[in-house]
Amino acid sequence: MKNKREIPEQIQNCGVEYAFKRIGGKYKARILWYLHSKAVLRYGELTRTLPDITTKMLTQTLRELEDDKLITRKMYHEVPPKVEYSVSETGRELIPFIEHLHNWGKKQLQNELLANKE
Amino acid sequence: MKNKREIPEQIQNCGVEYAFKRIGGKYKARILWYLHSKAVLRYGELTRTLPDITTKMLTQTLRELEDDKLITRKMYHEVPPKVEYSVSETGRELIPFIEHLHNWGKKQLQNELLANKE
DNA sequence: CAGGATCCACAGGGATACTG
DNA sequence: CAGTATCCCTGTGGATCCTG
Repeated sequence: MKNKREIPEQIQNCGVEYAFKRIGGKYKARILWYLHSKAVLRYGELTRTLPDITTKMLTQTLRELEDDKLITRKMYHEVPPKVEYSVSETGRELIPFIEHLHNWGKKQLQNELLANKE
Repeated sequence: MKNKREIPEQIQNCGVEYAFKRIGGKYKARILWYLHSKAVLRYGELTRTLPDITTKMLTQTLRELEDDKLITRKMYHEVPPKVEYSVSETGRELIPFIEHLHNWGKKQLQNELLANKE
């Protein structure tokens, strides 16, 4: 069957899948994390914080996060333009999760390094 | 430059990216979640718990989780074969956060449903 | 029962150039 | 400064059939 888009009951029971669709992908969690740690960041600052991201991906990711109400975009009508991004209230609820993920990841990295030393 | 594979300093500072490589993807978090809630599951039970997964993806995902030491695979040499999967100690450290994510996702789903009712 | 093996589609992401 | 616009490639995941 081609009705793969119609499995609402499954999604109903699985907030995990829903959540991952919103903060999954290569950059979303990192952006939320950086935004949170710095309180507010401009577009250019974000490109410098994530050196491996392209403007296309940064813009696209920011738009998706904004559409999902996880971040707030504040635009100043100046020349040159100025735009500030920050974590929204809803997005802030995810910070504890990302923080612990961050700590867990660092710990695993440490263990890997130690294992390679032997 | 083509040296995109060589950005270890970046990864060093970002446990988030590392963690997402391990539990990212379409099924990993869900499998960990289901395994945890049921304590232990057989291969066939997993296919029934995730009706939208194919054998290829289930096997592949289980292998990756096993290689990353997040789950344990216990094989019984019987006929017919019997294999049980469970969350490992390391993987168990991720459960509280997946749970958090799960609750957050469910809450968001509720809000969406309410918003659509109006 | 618990996979393995193929072949294939598509979306996510990358490189580069341009703009208000 | 903060993006758009294109073109392109790879990896993730899907469909289907086969096996110890």
